[in-house]
Amino acid sequence: MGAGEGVRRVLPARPLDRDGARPDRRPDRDPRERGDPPVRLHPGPRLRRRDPRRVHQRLHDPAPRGRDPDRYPGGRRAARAGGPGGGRGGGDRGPRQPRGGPVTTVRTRFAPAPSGAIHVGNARTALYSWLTARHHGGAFVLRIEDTDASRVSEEAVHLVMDSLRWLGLDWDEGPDVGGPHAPYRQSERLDIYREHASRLLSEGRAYRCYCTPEELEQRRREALAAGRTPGYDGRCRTLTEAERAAFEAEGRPAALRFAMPERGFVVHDLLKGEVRFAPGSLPDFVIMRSDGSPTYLLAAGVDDLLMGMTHIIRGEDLLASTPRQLALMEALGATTFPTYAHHPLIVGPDRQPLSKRHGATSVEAFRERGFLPEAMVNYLAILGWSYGDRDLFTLSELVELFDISRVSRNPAMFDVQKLEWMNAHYIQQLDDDELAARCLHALTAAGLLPEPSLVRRAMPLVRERMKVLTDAAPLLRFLFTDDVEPDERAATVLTGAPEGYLEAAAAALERVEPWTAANIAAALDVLAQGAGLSRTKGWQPVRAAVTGSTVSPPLPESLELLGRERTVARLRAAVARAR
RNA sequence: GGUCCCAUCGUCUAGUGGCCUAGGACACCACCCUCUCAAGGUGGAGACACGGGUUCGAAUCCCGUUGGGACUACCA
Repeated sequence: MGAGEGVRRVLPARPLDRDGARPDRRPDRDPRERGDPPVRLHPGPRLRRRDPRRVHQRLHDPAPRGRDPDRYPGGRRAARAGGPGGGRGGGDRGPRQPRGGPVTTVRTRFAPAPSGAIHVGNARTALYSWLTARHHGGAFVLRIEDTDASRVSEEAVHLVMDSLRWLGLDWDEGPDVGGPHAPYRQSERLDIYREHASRLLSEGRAYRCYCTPEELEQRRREALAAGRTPGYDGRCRTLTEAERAAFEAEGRPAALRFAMPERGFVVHDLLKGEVRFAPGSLPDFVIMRSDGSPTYLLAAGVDDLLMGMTHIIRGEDLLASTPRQLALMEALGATTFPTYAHHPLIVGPDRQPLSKRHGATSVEAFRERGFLPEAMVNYLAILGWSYGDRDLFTLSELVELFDISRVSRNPAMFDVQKLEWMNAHYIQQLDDDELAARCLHALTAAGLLPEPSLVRRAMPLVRERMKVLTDAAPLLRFLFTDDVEPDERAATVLTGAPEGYLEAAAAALERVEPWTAANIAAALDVLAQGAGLSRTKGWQPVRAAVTGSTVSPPLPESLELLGRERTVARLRAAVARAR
């Protein structure tokens, strides 16, 4: 495993040189063909279990690849056997810097582009970042990536913050709370990006590109049609003074393009291991649009650097852009780089990455459907991360146990059924007061006028019948409205009841004293027996008449809550309706 | 097309060369319990994509095939 020791180092340092330029399909793939020491191509399990606190490696340092015998005392089995405290993967003897550098506290960020409500995939990314920060006692920052003004809205920013807060993910620095690197909204940092961009320009690390989007698109299509690689060909990189002057005279708007170094890059990813990018596979990219606004690549790169992020946890759709950011940071003078972890995306039932097409996938939508934040967080954590055979974790347990390097490398399918099961589990954990409080909104949203004390008393009847909070509404509807017109099934039950049965029921219940579930049950039994009916057959007509449904919480308890008067009234109303 | 990532029950996963006759959870099926619906209990069915190699031994390491996915924007 010697050569693999460098996996956590994020340096784009190691040039792939001529090897990487080989035209064959797997440049640089077979270490045996080269003079180099063998390179671990697939991260061994141990490699993925590093203590993420050891960050910020220097760029071109050959790196001491020595072993760290103390890193994983006993390996994971031993760590696990040690219980919660021992589950941290071993490296708990404090942050260590390879060369005695300053101790770096972990800093992670969540950087959404607020183009709408945050969806569960992003929420999971936020959770992983947050957990990584909290696990290591570091800082979590919220940064708003709104450099594309056309796509963001103020409302969306608040929606994002609301969802995060609801999930219980707080941030130490952000647009609302400020912090040492404020502002945290990229639209308010435009000067910073401009400044860095012009520095890159003056240092020759970036150049003006006069190609118009139309021309670019045209060439792209041609390249594709001809079977060539469609990336930018770098033509404006080598413009002569005369050509440049001509374009300027023409009044062509110029974008700023970053000049990628002519070499390969290797991204050391906590989940993927060493990911190599050969020279030539990384075209020059735009960092400033012709309108003077920064692109994501510039803004994110500059901010991650300036804000001192140590760990960048994000979806693997961004993996391919990482070498660009590394190159950019390097050009900006960075000597230390963040550690990256690119996790797989969440997919929908069709195996396609989860998106709006899959219906309501926003955190807000799940909240509205009556999911508990406890369940949401637990499920999201489990979706792609595991800790032995356990799958129930509270947020604080997650903080204790979470390890980003143990996140799965497979895309996970979002399984609402499991989420529902988990939600039901957390509903069971709540006491009646708490459950009632949380149900109120769902009841109101269903058009009912819930009376809080009655809701509270009804909780024991419905809690184990609910998967989501909104399940309470149909179950408890009969308590909060007198409009209990029987549905189709209930109507069938009512017409099937013996002649005079409901009148008898009304009369019998009227005499129950005191009005308790036990007494009600006894009366109902007498009633059914008198008519020669089983409990099942005998109670259903009463249920249908009183609740308007064939499904309800336990009948006697339901009637107790409803009260004698309303119960009897509904039975008589049903009789009247039948005539 | 090019670059990159990925591959264990239907789903999420455990697995780190012998503890594997592959474990758990959700879902599913059957039975029990039962006033409806649930919940609960008991039991059951269900997977290492394929082909080579390395090894005494492979789910595990290597190569390939196949199949998914990402990126390839003056979007993030």
